[in-house]
Amino acid sequence: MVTLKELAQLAGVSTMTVSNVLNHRTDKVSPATRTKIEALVAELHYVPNQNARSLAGADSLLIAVIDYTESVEDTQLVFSAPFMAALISELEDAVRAAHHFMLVRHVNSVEEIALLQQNWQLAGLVIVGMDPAYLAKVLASVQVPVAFIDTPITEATLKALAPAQRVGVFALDDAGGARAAAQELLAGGAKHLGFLGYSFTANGVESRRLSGYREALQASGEPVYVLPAGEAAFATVAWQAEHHQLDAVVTTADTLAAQLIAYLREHTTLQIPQALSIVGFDDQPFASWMNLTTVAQDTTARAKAAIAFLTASQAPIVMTTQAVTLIRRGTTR
Amino acid sequence: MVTLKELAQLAGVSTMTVSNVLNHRTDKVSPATRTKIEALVAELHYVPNQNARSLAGADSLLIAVIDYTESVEDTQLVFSAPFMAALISELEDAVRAAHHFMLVRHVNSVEEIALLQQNWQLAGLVIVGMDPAYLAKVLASVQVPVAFIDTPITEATLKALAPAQRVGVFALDDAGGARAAAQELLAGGAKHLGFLGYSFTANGVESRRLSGYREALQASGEPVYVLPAGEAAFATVAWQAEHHQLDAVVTTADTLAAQLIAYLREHTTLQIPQALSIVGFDDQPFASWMNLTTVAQDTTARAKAAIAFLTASQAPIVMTTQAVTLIRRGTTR
DNA sequence: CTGAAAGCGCTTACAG
DNA sequence: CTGAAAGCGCTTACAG
Repeated sequence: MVTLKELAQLAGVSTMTVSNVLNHRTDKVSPATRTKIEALVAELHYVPNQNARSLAGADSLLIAVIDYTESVEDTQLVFSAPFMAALISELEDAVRAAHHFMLVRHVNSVEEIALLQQNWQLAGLVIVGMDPAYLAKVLASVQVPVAFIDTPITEATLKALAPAQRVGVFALDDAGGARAAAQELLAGGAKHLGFLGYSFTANGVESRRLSGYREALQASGEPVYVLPAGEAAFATVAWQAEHHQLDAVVTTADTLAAQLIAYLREHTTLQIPQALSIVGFDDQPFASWMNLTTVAQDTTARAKAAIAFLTASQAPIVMTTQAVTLIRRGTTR
Repeated sequence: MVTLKELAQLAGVSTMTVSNVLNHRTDKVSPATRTKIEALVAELHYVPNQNARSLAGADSLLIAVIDYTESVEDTQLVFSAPFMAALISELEDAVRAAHHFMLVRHVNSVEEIALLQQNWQLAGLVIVGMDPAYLAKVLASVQVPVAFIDTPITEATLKALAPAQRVGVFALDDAGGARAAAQELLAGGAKHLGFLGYSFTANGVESRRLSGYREALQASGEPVYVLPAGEAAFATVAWQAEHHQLDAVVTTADTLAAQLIAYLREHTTLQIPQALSIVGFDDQPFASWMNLTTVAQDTTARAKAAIAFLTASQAPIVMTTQAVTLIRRGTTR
């Protein structure tokens, strides 16, 4: 393993000149010495030691992607949830394109985030799905730029909590997506709508989708049903659909819609969409395989925006709310 | 950010004593100074700088998980493929449990692997889905322990190529899985079987599954059909099924089976499993939602074994072939 | 059981 | 355009 020092000796220059070449500070090195060193780098397959770089105070190239879930049941396998998996993949792509490296970590306390940051002198953090309740604590304990994905935060809150910090909020038009889903169902003739989510924490992503759903129903004067998903939720849906009290359901995730479909297939003879229309959220690959009507989001764009904020942007604060698209398939009338 | 040096000054001891306490070298420190330092660590929230640790020569705590795919079409989003996503999630769990950290990287050349290793002085590598053709080159350019997942390698090959290297091979009983799938179809009365895979590289995972499929068919005297998946494969399957030349298909992945089902639903009136039985591979969550008969594997166990090899084991070589289980659902007779 | 010293491989003001 | 020197925060033989 050849070092920068050896490179300098072989080239007959100081280590700092080599460092300048490696870091593309072309204004500080003559073209001649530069080409000489570059040839040497290629010939000897010099690879910089990132640990030494970080320690010496250079900009870190490490970005940590953090999935923050506190509930015990969610502790395992957070990265295999289809949305999270798609996001990780897109983030990795963007991080690599930006010549950075990506650490992936599941975390269930703010302390662990602070620890990770200090352990590795991170260049930045991407925090996914964190409950906004932890925001103040996170901002207080983190000194590097943070990109939040799926944590709804207002600019006012941000400025009040941490006016000097670099924070990016990459949100989705959650309300708009659920609103479009409900409107589509109403337009298809649905009379009794229900809404299904995993858990509705204050101001969380699912609550925002619920509010969009409610907006659509109030506008049309329809009754509002909310069936929080859980042990008995699928059975409730089935019973109500069988008794003509429910003929359409908006869900907060394709996974939830898919599980409902599987439940109905196994336990009832209800036909989809004739007896019950179902809309998912996310447009995962399996949604198309299952012919599921759903709300699509552009994960690629969000991942790119988050990484660009951390690696290329100078803006102190970036607030983004991405649009969504309804995809009509076979589970709606 | 408090440093080890400051800790030493406050405790009135040398930095080396603090280092010994932090690294649990209890035999080298008196209980009294140890408790004093530990109290200080807790009080001041000392967090070690991993970059400095690695640079100074301590065991690195960084493990890189690498997805190696060369084909251009696979370049993007490799980590969102359901199997890969599940694996990443399980690996992260195991890495965290072992008090290590995980770097995730998509790579399409051996050079990039070597680079990554030198960049970060890795503790070890997990390489997923690499074509065995690159084995020699990888072993020659990597100096740390490597765990291969889904790269079939024999112990003889390993000893011939790199007798002194620590290498773990965590394979699956691919042939057995496809054999069980084919036998299940034959037992269900299928007369004309087909086999569907993405691409059959020499000695790759899919080729191994194909060989197991062939074993089952030869044993029963049935004809062997192989339909390499691609643009026209689904149409071929449909046409043959409609003309009673095919009544059952074994696939190399749930994703492939799901896409076939979607194709048939859209373009034909063929009933599954009456007109055509289909078996997947992997038992992803959506397989159960789609009621897909499939071959299940224990990803948790494989991930744990791979990380244990890299972080806890002393064995120079570990060879594992994990058993699989057929899961009967609604897409087979 | 404890310490002084050297060193890991880089970068960064500071001079010239 | 170039260099000598100090330092980042740790660990590791080597002494005692």
